Amino acid sequence: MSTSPKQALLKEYALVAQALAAPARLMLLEQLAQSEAAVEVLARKTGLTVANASQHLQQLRRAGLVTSRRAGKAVIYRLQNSRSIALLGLLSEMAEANLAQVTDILDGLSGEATAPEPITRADLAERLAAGAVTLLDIRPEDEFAAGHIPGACNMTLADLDRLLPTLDPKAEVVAYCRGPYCIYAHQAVARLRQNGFNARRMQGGLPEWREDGRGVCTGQST
Amino acid sequence: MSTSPKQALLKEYALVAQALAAPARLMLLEQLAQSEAAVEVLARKTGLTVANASQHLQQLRRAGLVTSRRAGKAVIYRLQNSRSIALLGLLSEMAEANLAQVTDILDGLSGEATAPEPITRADLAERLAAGAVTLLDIRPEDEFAAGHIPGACNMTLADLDRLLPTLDPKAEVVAYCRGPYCIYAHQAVARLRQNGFNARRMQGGLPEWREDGRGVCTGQST
DNA sequence: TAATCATTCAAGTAATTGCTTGAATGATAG
DNA sequence: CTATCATTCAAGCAATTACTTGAATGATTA
Repeated sequence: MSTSPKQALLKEYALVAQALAAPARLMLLEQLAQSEAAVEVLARKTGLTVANASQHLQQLRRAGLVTSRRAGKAVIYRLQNSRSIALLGLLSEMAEANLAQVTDILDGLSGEATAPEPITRADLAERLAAGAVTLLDIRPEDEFAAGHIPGACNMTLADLDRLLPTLDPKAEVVAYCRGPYCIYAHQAVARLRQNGFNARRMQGGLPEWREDGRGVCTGQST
Repeated sequence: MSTSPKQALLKEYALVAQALAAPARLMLLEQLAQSEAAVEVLARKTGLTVANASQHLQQLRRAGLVTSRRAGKAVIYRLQNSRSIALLGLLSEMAEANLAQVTDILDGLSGEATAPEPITRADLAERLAAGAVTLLDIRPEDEFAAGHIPGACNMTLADLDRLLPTLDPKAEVVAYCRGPYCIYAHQAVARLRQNGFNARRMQGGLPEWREDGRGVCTGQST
């Protein structure tokens, strides 16, 4: 054999890591974790050109992280398997635990000396069942419609600024968004806390909640 | 700010993935999962030149995956935190689940149509407690000495070929090695099965066993 | 203090990667 | 069949990466 099996294996494993090694592809994966989508949609959401997004998506497919199927004239990409979500999560955990730069950025977002601890999904589920929290889904409408936590209220950051005066200042508020790579919930919590609210972020985002096997509902906000 | 916090974060996460995206660095991490070591040792074990290994190790350090300290004239590198082991494991799981190439290589190693299922570490622990298995540690002597599963017998592939005739052919044999990137246990199991033994691989390797919180002992083989 | 050893640095190269642009392909609708 | 739309392909460029070589640094030992 021309190369040893060990080296061939390592090359394959490196290919998977390689696929995760570009910000553009991480954005695409984050988006795909919300729901499957066509190339053009993914390109628009991530701010990439269509040709560029297509090439990145093909690279993700070569690495086995996503699959695609044709639907009419569109090609729909989706995550190959849900372990990708765990992989993305672990990657961000490592970065947050080990890279000072990352904690700096996250603390900067919170607008406080140290960001408040996020609430675990298990805790949130309990408090939701008890009717004790107001839950905000800080994502675009279409992602909310594709799946959200039951009882969540869809609100973009712009909406939040508008609606802040109408919120009950005594309510306990929890916000979530796309997942560990998304900063919407961080930003929402920062605004809320600056306005005196008791607000926290949920750990992870909708994909992680779904992965836990917890209920998800679809459809527009009322 | 010149770049948005979101982009800055993604760049950091990509940096971690980037660190995993080269076969040479995966080898170094695999080695470091066995035990901390000096640059020269790591270079020798992985077949890299010292200068090259040093550069790869620095890249791993920049990504927060390893740390280093000076000990006399040597610099000792070690894994920054044990989550790296989970990350490496997840990477190989993804590759094995999604890349046909990988399953081909692994099946090729087994010498059978499909590789036999590995035994879980929990199952192994039970059978060990019952004294029902012969456990082989297929790694170099120094790695065995740095830590091994209690009751394991250290044996390189060369040793195995030599000692095959002396093994009890009715014994149930389990082999393990460095972890998911290491093929020694695969190869050992293939030889054993070709010789009529009832042999299986342990899932993962010593680092995973240690991560489970199971006992490990150090010292030379007797 | 000088010699030695392990590691790191610096410069050069060959190869790879990410992105852009414009053309080609594949599927549908008129 | 032709026009249209979404996606992919191909070529080209700038930037980055992996590896090599040889010199520089830092810590020990004679």
